[in-house]
Amino acid sequence: MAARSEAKAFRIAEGELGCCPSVVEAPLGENDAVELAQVMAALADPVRLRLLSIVASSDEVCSCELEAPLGKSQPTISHHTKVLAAAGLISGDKRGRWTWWHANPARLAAVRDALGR
Amino acid sequence: MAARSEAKAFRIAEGELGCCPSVVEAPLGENDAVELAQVMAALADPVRLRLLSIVASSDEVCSCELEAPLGKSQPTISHHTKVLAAAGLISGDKRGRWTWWHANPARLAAVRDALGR
DNA sequence: AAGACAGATTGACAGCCTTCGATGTAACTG
DNA sequence: CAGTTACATCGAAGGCTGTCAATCTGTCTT
Repeated sequence: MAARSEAKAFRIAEGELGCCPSVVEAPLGENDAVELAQVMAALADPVRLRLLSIVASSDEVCSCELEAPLGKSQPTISHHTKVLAAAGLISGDKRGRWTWWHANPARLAAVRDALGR
Repeated sequence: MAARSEAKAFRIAEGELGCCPSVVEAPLGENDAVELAQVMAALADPVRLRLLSIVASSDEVCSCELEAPLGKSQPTISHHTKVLAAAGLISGDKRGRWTWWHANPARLAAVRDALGR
């Protein structure tokens, strides 16, 4: 099940959102819609949006620096970073005891492009 | 409850997503995050994404023209149009027996801007 | 090696969301 | 007026999601 979960995460993160006409140009195919919806779902939570904005605003943020500003428990933060990473929006760099997170601007740009021009 | 639902829908649709720094510029405030997440949630479903793309691709679409291409029942289509309308992404024009839907490009642009430049 | 520490995982619970059948409500048609 | 049509609403079922306490894994320090 861990394998399937990771495989799914891989697929989401590797999907090329920019490969297709944007939402406003032509009716979306079913597969493209599912893929885009998965990334949108990652962005459809207030805690994750704030987490992403914190990470995107600085170069690198470690998980321990997220707990306080977001007001959530450590397992919850871990869960959300995992979801955002699975969507390809952030990436984690494990150095020693800490995991350093940084944003993936290209991915966010791909979402924007998929949404309209 | 209908009143509250409509009040909420109004608030979502009227929220000015473009009023604040984008996600990548500065940490998002809690209220802004909740508001943006609500719009994202409307976009986080494959059926709604396809529905939006169909509506956005043509000038006007009536509800009865959505059932077939989306492969969903009439109550389901009605539910999804309601969600997208509450998020301000589409608007419905009731003429006679038909409801004609059209996209709201400005709202989609606001989402794009909130997501990054 | 022992203890402390960062963070991932598990399990459980509550709430929400998608979906559809059944029903309600207008509006047009004959 | 009776019937039909387009759409909204209700209620229920099933699945998914966010949250945290408890636990496990790996790393650093002493």
